Amino acid sequence: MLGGMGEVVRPDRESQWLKGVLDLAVLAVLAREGSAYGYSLLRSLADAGLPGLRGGTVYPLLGRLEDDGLVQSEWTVADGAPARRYFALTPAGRQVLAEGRDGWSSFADRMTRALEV
Amino acid sequence: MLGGMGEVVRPDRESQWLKGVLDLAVLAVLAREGSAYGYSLLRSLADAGLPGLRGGTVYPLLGRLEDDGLVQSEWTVADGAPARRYFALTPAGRQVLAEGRDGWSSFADRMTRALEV
DNA sequence: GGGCGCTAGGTAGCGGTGTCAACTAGTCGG
DNA sequence: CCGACTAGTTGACACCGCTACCTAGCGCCC
Repeated sequence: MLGGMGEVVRPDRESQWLKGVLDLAVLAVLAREGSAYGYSLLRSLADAGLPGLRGGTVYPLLGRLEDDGLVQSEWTVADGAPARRYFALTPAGRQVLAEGRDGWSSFADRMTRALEV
Repeated sequence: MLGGMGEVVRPDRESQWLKGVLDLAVLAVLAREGSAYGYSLLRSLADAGLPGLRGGTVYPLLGRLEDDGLVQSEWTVADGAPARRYFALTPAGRQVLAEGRDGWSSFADRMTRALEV
């Protein structure tokens, strides 16, 4: 029964690093592409350097962004294709993206310096 | 009760950003200073660009680092001063710091690019 | 027809960790 | 004696990425 011991899981660092930045990355993709739907965001984010994301991560996130008024969504139905929900930035979303980008580069710089020996 | 509404809290982004990097920052301080105790780390981290941290954040973290074998601790008692627990890096801690630093700068660069419009 | 795989969206529960708040206890100055 | 500072500790809480699972429509190939 594998004593279990003090075993602790500690997920990948990068999963932790994504917290609080992934939403900005999604806003940035929407800023570049104008609009996108959940499944296409998975590909765009992978292209942007964030591979391996799954629906279970992105769909709840899009819901939160909509709750916060940072994106708007619209269902589209077309023949020969599954229904898609397209998302687009709101003005508030654009502002949060701009502020978040500044905050991130500031934090990333401070952190990189803090890690130097 | 308490109307509650749809109110959602969304803490400061920087709190989220700290998750997953703060442990590396602590290891970096220990690498620079040789050894330190919890309360002094609060000052060192503030000097290093991470102000506003509290005991409730740092002490549990130090416990986890010790559980993971990345630091060692030793209690010291001296006349005229409260008991202090000094922490120092282990070889494993030094290695985790080195790997984490590389991983961080890679991630930070990728993320900064992903946020560009 | 029947099975497979892709697209597209969604939910439930888990786990790690920073935050806040509160607590103990020792030292020193007035 | 009383406050302020140092030093460490604990518990409840919120957030959010992760895994795992589910539905449904479409095209393809045997």
